Amino acid sequence: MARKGERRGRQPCCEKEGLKRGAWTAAEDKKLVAYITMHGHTNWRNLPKQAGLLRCGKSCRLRWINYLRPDVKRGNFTKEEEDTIISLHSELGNKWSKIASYLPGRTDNEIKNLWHTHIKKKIAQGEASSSSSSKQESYEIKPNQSIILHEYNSAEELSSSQMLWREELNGVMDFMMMPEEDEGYYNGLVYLESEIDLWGQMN
DNA sequence: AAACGCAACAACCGCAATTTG
DNA sequence: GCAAATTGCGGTTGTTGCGTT
Repeated sequence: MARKGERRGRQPCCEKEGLKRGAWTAAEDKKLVAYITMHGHTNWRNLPKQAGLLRCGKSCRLRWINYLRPDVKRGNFTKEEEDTIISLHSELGNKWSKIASYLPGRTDNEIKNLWHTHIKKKIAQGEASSSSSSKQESYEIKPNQSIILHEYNSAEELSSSQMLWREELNGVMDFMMMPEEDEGYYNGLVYLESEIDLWGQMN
C-alpha cells in the first residue's frame, strides 16, 4: 500500500533498475522451484526478493505457470487437443485462459502460441474444421437434454468433464463424432476407446 | 560457409479485474 | 466507498533455430 502523498497512478510492476530480463537460466529456475516448493506463492511481488532472484514478480509468476509447475505438460499437442482448442475457440473467442482450463497441463500462453503459429493457418487454409474432408459429424444438443455416455474407463473423469463443458458454455453443446477413426469417438474433452450411447434428441 | 527468411516459442508489456486496507 | 496494490489475461515482441539460397 502506498502512503498518502505518494505518486498517484499506476506504478510499474517492479523497479526496472537492476532486475534481470530475458531468458531464464537453469540456476534461476532452480531457485524459483525451490522457493515455491518450500513456501508456496502467496505474494508474487515479494517472492523474487525472498527467493534471491533479480527478477520481477510478474516474470517469476509467468515462468512458474508456463514452465516450472510440476503439472505442466510438455511436448506437441495431440490431434484431440487441437480439435478441442478449435471447438472452444469458436465458442469463446480469444479467451486463452478459459480454453486452457479445459486442457489439463496446457497453459494459456502455449495455446495462444499454437493458435497463432499452427491452427490459424490451418483454418485459413480450410484444413482444420472442414467436416466434409475429415468425415466428422457434428450434432447440437440443447443444454437441458440429458446425455449419458456408457462404457468408458473412467466414469468420474468423464462425468466431471461433461459437466464443466455444460456449465462453461451455458448453452449449446457441440458434440463431435469421428466414427471411422480407431473405432473411437471424440467430444472435445474426452477420448473414448469403447462403445458410446447417446440419450436425448439430436438436432 | 555465409546470408537470409521464416516459424516457433519464451518472455515482456499494458490494461482490466480483483483484493486489500 | 475509495484508492492503491496485486494478480491475471491477452496482445505483442524478441530471440533462437532451422531450412533454403
